[in-house]
Amino acid sequence: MQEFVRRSRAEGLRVTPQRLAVVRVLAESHDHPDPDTLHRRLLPQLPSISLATVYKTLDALAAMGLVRQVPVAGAAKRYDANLDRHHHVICERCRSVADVHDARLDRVAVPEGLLGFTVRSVTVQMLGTCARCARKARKRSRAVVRNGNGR
Amino acid sequence: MQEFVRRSRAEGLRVTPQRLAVVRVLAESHDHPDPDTLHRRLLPQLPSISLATVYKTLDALAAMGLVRQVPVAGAAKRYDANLDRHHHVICERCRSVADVHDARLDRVAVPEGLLGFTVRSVTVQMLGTCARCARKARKRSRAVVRNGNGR
DNA sequence: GTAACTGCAAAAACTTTGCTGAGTT
DNA sequence: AACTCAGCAAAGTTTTTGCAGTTAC
Repeated sequence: MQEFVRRSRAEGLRVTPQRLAVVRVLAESHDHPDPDTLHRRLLPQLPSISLATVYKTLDALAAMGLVRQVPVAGAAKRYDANLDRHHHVICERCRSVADVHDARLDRVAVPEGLLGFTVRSVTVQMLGTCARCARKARKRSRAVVRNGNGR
Repeated sequence: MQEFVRRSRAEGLRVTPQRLAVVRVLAESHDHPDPDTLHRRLLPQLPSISLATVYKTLDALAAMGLVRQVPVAGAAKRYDANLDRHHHVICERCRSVADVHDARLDRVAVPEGLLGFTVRSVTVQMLGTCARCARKARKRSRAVVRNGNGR
């Protein structure tokens, strides 16, 4: 946050109410939102902010390294303001993403022989099913037992 | 490949020349192409195949679990036909993705306490700069020394 | 023969761009 | 005062959908 102001000044970028709001709301969001989701969250407090501004701001923040794109299969633009080293669990059903902090995962060793590739960061990604989707799936299969597979 | 035919039969899906070609070309591609790239590679051998068919086929293959979406930040749809357990190095500059096979990475342990999340697979993702982009960057910085930062 | 599939074109979704007036520095 | 930025609308991309004819089963 102060970091954001500092870096902006350093790079000749301006600190506007819109950018401050994007930074704040993204920092408070722990679900790695996409630009549209973030925009919806911003509207209540800044009803005139446009989606284009959200896109541009996220680009600027990413260029400054204050925000990171999260690699989620099938979703191009999801952002994370948490720059601590961390890992992700991703639900394959609902595409939700949660952070995992784990010292053992942080110690994963980079293999040898990557043919000139320079590794800057290592993250572990766990794919599976979140509790909520598992619950839904169970409910559905019970329904099938009771009523027959209803298609 | 035979696997594809078997699974298709099992699920009542049809084996068409288009699908066979998609499966074959994707299996031969080691760069995790997006649908459009794949489509361009298919055209020489199947000039009438449409991009929509490529999209639909990739969906079907992913649903059967014969193909996987690769999580690359900033790129929504990239596919991998390699189902062996493996990991990825991703160049942040050119977005190229290469597979890494490494037994030590395969043994990464899933942490405790994921609150009901069921992990199905674990992959390690290394971000950095590939050899080619590093070479380009070096050349550019030499040029800057000689000519001044040319903007 | 029947149902699923292809290709096409149109629609929807997502992202970027150009411009003008406004606001930060 | 200078120059960047916000908002808007338009353009560009990417992905999905509906449909008529075709083809695998």
